[in-house]
Amino acid sequence: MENIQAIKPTESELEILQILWQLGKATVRQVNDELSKMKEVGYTTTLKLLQIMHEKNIVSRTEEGRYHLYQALIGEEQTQQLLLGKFVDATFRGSAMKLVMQTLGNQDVSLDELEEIKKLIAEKEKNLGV
Amino acid sequence: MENIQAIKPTESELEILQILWQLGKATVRQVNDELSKMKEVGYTTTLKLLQIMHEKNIVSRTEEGRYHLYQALIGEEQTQQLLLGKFVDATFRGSAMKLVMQTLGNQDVSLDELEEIKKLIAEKEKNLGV
DNA sequence: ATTTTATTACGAATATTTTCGTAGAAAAAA
DNA sequence: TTTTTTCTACGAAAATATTCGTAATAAAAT
Repeated sequence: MENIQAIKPTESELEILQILWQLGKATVRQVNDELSKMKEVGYTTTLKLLQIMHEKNIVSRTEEGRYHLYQALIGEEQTQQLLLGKFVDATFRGSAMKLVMQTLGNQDVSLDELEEIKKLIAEKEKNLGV
Repeated sequence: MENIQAIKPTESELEILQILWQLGKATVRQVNDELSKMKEVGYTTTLKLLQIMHEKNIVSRTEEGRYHLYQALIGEEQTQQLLLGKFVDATFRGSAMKLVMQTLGNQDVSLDELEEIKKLIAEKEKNLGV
């Protein structure tokens, strides 16, 4: 049985998760360097956040000599799914459809991407038995 | 020129906005009654939030005899658009496509809705010149 | 060997958001 | 008229999230 994290990461935690999902295992220094590309942030701030996330069991920590290596314990898609559900509820009163329409209507989506979406829809329709 | 609210409403503020978007003008009492259907919340808590939102210019307030009537000053779609953009950035690293795929893949969407999406895609493709 | 640098731990200051208690005024009820 | 109820204003407590300073320690550099 897998350990589903039902708790919602905070914004700062999510930023760090994004980095960890890309780097895999990483030291505080590495995470902080990445974070610094986006915003001004002190080293100990990043350290503290990783420590908190470790306490919350959002990331694992292994000692590698002098360093600590942190790694995300919750999956990217799983987390996106969780946040997506909450976002749809809070912002679109639960209507996933409304969200998709708004996204397609206003955000940038390329032709290739539209093709992919069409494929996915065809797939869904087949399953729904059209 | 319209007054675009670039500030992001907090979660509680969004809950109240949802209610105001549905009710139009409403008293604190009405908002609080609606809110109470979803969660335990004290009257003065709702009042305070509306006052804060009024200060922030998120809602308007008109005195109607003894009561105050509050009304959303920012549009529902405009706000959804704003939050959607931030959400896509934070959760899907800016990929609106990824968000749409995940939504279609996992959330409940009916056949009729899929048809609507197909129409919207066809529309988009025409505009992109296919 | 000594100094400088880099690391973790941790408490605490700040900032933000949410909740509520109390007071005062006005209206409604008794 | 008096009491009770229903408002708003407002300060401040509580809860949550973010940031950072300082200390201790270990490694690296000189």
